[in-house]
Amino acid sequence: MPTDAPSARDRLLDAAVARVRQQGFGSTSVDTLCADAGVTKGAFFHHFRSKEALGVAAADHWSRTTAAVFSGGAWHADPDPVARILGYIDFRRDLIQGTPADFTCLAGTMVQEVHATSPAIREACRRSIHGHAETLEADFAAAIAAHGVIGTTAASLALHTQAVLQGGFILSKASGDAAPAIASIAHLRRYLVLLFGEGDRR
Amino acid sequence: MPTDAPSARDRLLDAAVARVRQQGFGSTSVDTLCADAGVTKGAFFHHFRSKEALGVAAADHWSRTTAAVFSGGAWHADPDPVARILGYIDFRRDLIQGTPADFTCLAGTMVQEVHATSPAIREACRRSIHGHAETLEADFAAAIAAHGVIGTTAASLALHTQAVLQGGFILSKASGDAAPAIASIAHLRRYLVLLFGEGDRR
DNA sequence: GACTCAATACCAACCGGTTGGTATGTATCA
DNA sequence: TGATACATACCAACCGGTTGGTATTGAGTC
Repeated sequence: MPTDAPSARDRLLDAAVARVRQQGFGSTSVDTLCADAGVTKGAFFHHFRSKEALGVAAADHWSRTTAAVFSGGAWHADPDPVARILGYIDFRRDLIQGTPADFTCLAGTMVQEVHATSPAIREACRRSIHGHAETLEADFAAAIAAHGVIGTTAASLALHTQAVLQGGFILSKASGDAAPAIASIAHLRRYLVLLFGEGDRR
Repeated sequence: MPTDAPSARDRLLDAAVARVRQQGFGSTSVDTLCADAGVTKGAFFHHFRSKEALGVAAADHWSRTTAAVFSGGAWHADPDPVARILGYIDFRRDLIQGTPADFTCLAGTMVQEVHATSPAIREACRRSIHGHAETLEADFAAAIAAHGVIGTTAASLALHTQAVLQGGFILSKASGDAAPAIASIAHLRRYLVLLFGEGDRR
């Protein structure tokens, strides 16, 4: 049996992801995290030098878990790069279910609070978001080349995709409803269809 | 001389806007706000029943000050609705200068943290964002009618505009640079040009 | 296979400082 | 005189972090 019960460190990381997504980093106390994970404060500071170090580790943990969610997607096999991009978009749309705390992004939430006060966490969040965006770049580059799109780059489009998702999450948090995020993804989809349809149409 | 020195209440509100934009709501203490505004804690709790009430008042204050920034814009006079929309977009782009704490949105920042824990602040932030979006609806409705756009609504486009802005702010906070927000606004602009150019092209 | 040793993982109790909030007093002004 | 606008002093709970200690593990040695 290789799969033991999760370690205290992993339980703390999972608790941090859940709590920060719900209440933010500043309003989440070390004591709360310890209670959630069923460990004492001594154990917390054994695994993490400080609350800030936990924040960095949580962002890295988030990067790994989200990468696992997207790496196996069926859309990757499509020979058409635009279809691959749209497949990714539709997958992201289908992921939006339940309450905002269930589908929003840890890195986007955390970086809002700490961007000016914790360079280490800010950088970990930047890595998480940019690292994910980079997995889309090859498909965007192929689509740009195939349809002769000018005036932008694959990197810029990949980042814009993340911006629309993050912005949709904020609107969903503001209304307490999944609908605004889904609606913004639909607009993003329409943009990409228009953009990559442009070359075909003339 | 009608313009007296700002009242303690207004100084607290201004301090709250500045601090929350920089560090978030949870990490901003009442003591810090009092020190910034040059008042004592007694004064704070004279004007606001609780920290949460200050959050609500700060969001409302933000709604009023931002409304004043946009209401006098020159683009409102353009007879073409698409030009009015693009004028607004370009104005938003030009507003993005300095550090992220200088150009990002109070409501978007605050609602990320409190959406699940403070219904009153969440609703005040929703009002701020939706209220601003509603000022764009008439122009979007006119543009949709003029160009025969189907498959969306003026309200949905106005909200998507805010989503792109909010998402761009997150990317800018993550990288500590204004560029990503500006780049996402450029993509939004291109989307709207494609969308409202569609009808003309056929 | 028993014995040592050092590292790892964890715990309960505690620390000084900060938190949001209150109770009470006072000066100003209609 | 009563309401408004503050200031001073204070509180219990909680904050991130430290302390000194123990239980468990695995590699090295004979």
